[in-house]
Amino acid sequence: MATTPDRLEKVILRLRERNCRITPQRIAILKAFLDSNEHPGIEQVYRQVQTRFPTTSLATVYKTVALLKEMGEILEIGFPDGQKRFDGNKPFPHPHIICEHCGVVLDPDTSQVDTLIAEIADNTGFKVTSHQIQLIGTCPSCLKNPF
Amino acid sequence: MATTPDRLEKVILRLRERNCRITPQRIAILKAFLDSNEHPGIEQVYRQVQTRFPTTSLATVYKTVALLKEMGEILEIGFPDGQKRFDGNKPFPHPHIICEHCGVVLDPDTSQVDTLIAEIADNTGFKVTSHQIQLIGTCPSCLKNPF
DNA sequence: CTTCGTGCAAAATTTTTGCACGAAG
DNA sequence: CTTCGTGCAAAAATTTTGCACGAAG
Repeated sequence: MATTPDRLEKVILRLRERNCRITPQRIAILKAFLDSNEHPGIEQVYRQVQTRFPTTSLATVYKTVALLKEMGEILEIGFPDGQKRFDGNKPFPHPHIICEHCGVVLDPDTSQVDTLIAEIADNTGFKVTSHQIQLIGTCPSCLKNPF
Repeated sequence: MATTPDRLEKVILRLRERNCRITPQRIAILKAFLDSNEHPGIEQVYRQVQTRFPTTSLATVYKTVALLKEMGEILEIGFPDGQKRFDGNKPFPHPHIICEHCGVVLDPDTSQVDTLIAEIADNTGFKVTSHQIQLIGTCPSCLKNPF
């Protein structure tokens, strides 16, 4: 599992506070996000949810994703190739590094993002509220086993 | 004009080297990219080109954009809200800062991108070949005149 | 019992493709 | 003259919407 069980409970609580109904579909979709470190896309979540609830419709996935995104419980990640994927485990801006060969996505640790933002804010006069940082390259494993 | 006239000539030369035909549509689409600092999207380029060549089709714009992208003469920028836009003036990875109120996009100067990449490469063992960095916030002008 | 969320189908977008004609070289 | 690129229309892919029924509370 990618998250503490806690996280699921907390989101359910927030749904309740909003007077949103707790349906099996919503739970399943939410779990699909929380249990995956693969930064899945809509289609991928849909297929995952369908294994347990075969009648779930794509429309419901879209609607639930919109809801969770609006609540800030999942973060949309625009991949450089145009794919739209989501991060349900760290739903706040953070850098990603993507292997262009095998597709793996990591959330690297770094102390430099704040420095970068501070410098750009300083140079432009912008107040920066959010960001999106994607690095593309080759992962260590693909470096060792070239295709 | 956003670029030196030079740039247009150079791209045309590269098209020729590839044995691609130099058509008025291609020139018009290319100019639309080179003459704009607004990081336009497909639809915006289409509308721009249509003012001079009303019969130009959207399919041609898509095809030409694919060609120029493949040649590395324009760079696709995935905006955080999912928009796909392009930069024809600096077709290499560089950071953008976007005002979420008025939509203005700047290419800020910074010396910190290399530092950030170096640290992440170091921490993950990836070889980094490209990147995409978008900062979102409020521009100085919108800070002064809140909506 | 009273909404709200779902599933379905239709619609609206967005992007891609096939093909015949006209243009570039 | 010989491709190649264009425009058109159709197709495919993606996302949104309207609505009636069933489920949550």
